[in-house]
Amino acid sequence: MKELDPLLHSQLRLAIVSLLMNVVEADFVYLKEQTQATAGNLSVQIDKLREANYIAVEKTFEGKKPRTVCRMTDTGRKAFENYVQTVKLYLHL
Amino acid sequence: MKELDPLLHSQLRLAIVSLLMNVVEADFVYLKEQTQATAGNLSVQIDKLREANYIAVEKTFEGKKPRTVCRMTDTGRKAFENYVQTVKLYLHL
DNA sequence: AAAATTTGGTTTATAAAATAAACTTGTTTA
DNA sequence: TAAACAAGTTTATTTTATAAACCAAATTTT
Repeated sequence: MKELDPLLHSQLRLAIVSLLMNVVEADFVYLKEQTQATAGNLSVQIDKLREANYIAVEKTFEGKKPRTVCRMTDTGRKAFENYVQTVKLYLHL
Repeated sequence: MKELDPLLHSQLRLAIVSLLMNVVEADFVYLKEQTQATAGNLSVQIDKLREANYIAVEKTFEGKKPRTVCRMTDTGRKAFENYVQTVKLYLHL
């Protein structure tokens, strides 16, 4: 049985990537609202995805407020597609 | 975002259930071969699924050898179907 | 205007999970 | 009859996920 990419096979990281696959980019606050994760957990999981180069993270300022913007990389997109194909085998789809 | 049943959202437990959904029953040795898991890990994960009543486990003897046979319960089947529906949302399927 | 609160995070500590190593019990086999 | 094997289980270790505590800057309250 093909293994499920452990980086994506995690509740929260999969949610993050699932959301990012829908849009060009999304910021920390949006991801936090959508996933209902705590800020700490979200911060950690974003960082893991960034370390693996699955997502790109840009820290900017919106006026005076910091803004952390995330978007999928090509590597991340491929990894997600691969994950989808693999999990479909597990689910008999 | 709907949460992914943590009991099923685990590489090995999902593999076990995925295999069991294909067949009437399967024994420990077969599951071990198919999943390539270590016996210890498999034993632990089978037990978690049994505790949740997702699978039924029967320990018999085949001649002189012990044989541990697993099969899905109705509860387990429903949980799996529910998991499939949820994960499809994450995967945009 | 000082104090308290909020915003947008990060870092560190704790809890839970997955995995593997070691062990058990009975069975062949050399 | 001692060594190796089969089928597991139990326990220990590592990894992962999660939450709690913290921080800096801006905003609001008194």
